[in-house]
Amino acid sequence: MLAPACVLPSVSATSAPVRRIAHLDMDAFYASVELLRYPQLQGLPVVIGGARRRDDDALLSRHAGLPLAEIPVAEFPRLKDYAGRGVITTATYAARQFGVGSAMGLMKAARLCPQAILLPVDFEEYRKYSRRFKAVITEIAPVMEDRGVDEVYIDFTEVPGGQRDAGRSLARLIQKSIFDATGLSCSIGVAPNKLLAKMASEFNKPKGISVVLAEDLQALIWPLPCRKINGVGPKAEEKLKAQGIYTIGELATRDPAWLVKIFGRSYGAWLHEAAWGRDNRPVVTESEPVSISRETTFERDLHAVRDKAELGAIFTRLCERVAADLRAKGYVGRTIGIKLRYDDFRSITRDQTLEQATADVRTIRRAAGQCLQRADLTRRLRLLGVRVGALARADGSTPDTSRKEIPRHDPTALLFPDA
DNA sequence: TCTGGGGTCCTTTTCCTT
DNA sequence: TCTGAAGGAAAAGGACCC
Repeated sequence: MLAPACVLPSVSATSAPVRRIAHLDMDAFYASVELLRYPQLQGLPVVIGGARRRDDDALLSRHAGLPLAEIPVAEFPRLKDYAGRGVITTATYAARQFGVGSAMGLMKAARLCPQAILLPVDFEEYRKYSRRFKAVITEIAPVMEDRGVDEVYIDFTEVPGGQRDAGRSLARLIQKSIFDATGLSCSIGVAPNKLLAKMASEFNKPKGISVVLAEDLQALIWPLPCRKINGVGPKAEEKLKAQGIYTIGELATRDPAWLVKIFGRSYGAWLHEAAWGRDNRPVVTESEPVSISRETTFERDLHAVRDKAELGAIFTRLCERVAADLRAKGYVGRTIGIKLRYDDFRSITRDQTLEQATADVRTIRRAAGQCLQRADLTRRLRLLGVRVGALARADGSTPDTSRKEIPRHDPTALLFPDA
């Protein structure tokens, strides 16, 4: 039963709608996509990662013709049989119980859980699902910011129904639509800005919907550790701890001038704003890449002189891949650079800016080769990378920044057919 | 015992020009 | 010719994120 508008003067036609920003995070994205393909692995410890690629997966060739869902569990490769470099990209909950998790070396993981099934990373497949769930979202709420393969921000503010139940209704609709279209679940946080929405989306995983209002700052945000702020990493966390600051609430009580002194003008001021839940960044629907790069870690450490031929072939291959990426995406770049990682894990970069932007393999290879000559090549190398920056559109065009059309009908009405 | 691959953004250093 | 300040661009490194 709706109250007449005349007794609700604050909701007049002239008052701006409350800013409602959603952060959507797919639940265990890579693992969930793999389980759609291999449902027989449900509940088993599965680890995704390693250097192997899908196309040389012996498992698939051996079972060519057999539906993937019918490949016997016993046939899947195990962590204990893996030899070589690499890290875990993600692990299922069943695998995490053994103490293995993202970013752990595979050799260490094999000791903790030798029987875990090891699947290679299949970015092509994840990107396919990524495009699908994002298409579902923009059908409903067009102002969406891409934040990588499994995450987006969505501006609910102007979407009809976006204000209903503080955004919960629209969040529920999006969740259901994504599940219906892909079989995948996600978590959504709705808040007055991106900073708080990102934190809110983690409150209720998986399949969660959380709303954080401006007045919830003290109760819901301040008790959290500073590390929960998107932008506070391990280094900043350590530095904060060293100052006796553990929670966001403790951070909020510190004098901004003091924070600036300790953390620098930009980062110190930002930390203070973040602790008070303030963030006015818009949801950005279009963006241009700044650089395109390719890098690879070798099977074994290589020496510039003793492994010259092998290194040269890898180097050329990297340049070719970067050039192909540039062409495929329609960009040229002026700044050519290389990245080296030595056997002691130290990394260095060298770069050089050309007169003319290019996407030509030979030009890239020549400039990158000159960069290489400026680096110390007496140590053994574990990684080599090639990068092209200062990008411009190859055809000289400027990006389309036209505003997204907001639908006029209320999509949440689907959830409330009687409303 | 190890520690991937793509990115962005910021700070500091270096180099060049005036 | 040397010295120094100032400012900008390019180069290098590092933190952070997914």
